[in-house]
Amino acid sequence: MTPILTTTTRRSRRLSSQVPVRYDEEGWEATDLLMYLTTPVSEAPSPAPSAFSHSSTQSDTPSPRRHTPSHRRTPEHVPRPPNAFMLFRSDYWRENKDTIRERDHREISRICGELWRALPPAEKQVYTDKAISAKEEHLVKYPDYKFTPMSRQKKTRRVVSRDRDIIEEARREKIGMLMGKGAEGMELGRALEVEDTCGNPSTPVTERTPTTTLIAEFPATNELVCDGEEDGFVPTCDIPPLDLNAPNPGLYNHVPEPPSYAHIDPQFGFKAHVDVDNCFWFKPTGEFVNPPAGPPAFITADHFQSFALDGTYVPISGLGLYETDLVYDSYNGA
DNA sequence: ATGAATGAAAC
DNA sequence: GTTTCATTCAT
Repeated sequence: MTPILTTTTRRSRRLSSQVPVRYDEEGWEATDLLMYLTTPVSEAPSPAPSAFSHSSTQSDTPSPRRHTPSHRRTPEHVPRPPNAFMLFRSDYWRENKDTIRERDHREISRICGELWRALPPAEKQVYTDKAISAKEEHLVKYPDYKFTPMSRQKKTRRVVSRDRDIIEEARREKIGMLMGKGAEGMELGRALEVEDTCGNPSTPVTERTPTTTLIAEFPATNELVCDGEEDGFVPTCDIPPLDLNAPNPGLYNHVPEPPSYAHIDPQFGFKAHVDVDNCFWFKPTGEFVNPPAGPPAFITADHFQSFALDGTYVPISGLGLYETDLVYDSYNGA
């Protein structure tokens, strides 16, 4: 495969044996650093750590989320709760980054691995407990969360793959949320009926030229694939009806009357039937925008693209909510 | 197998 | 501009 040749030309510097410290319970950075002065050096078998008093936390906690991997950069992506080691590693970095010379995080990871294995059980337990707490809080905060890893293939599949994956992931998350809410309505059920998409064996997805129109591509992957072996992927035909009367989760809980339905067109992509009288969209700034007056009409992929370029959101029932993801973040930017 | 964090280095 | 790396652990 890829002749990766050891990229290991870079190398380590040295270990600074040190120890742990802390982390914000949610797994987010806590800004507290005490010390642990790490002598940048060597082989000191750092004995016992322990000093992490709790302070973590709230120093104002600015925005917690940072450095989101691009392939998971979706508006409502929920990260996994950190495990004990991750908490340990984060603390280690937090406490030592200013004093150690090592900058290569692969090496940092190696060091942490060693330290971790050498860590006294009692200290380990501290992190284990923190991880448990983080997990519990995570559960409270995201009751419907389900870890749904993406296959590597999907992540690296060429062509607009990345974007599609983001979209797909967002979709899965969204659906997961909706399902968790016990969807009921039927509008979306109808909306999502994909006629033959699920019976349609192979759709030449890759045939499409990477026009970069994400939106146009979106349905091709999400709706037409329908392959059962996709971990976490919920075939469209299996998606239960959406409760349109229930408050929409996340950003759109204030969407009034969910408009009409969405329709997946194998050839042209996403089409949504929008009742302009009951629909509106708003910009990231929060500014509301009234839709152009007129009778209910189809909004096609092209339109969505326009919206996207315009940086506007288009709430349209269940799929519309999902569709908004397309407009979000990196999409409208570049 | 993936992704939780991290950011330099490699594509 | 995006992915890989290196680690442990939970899913």
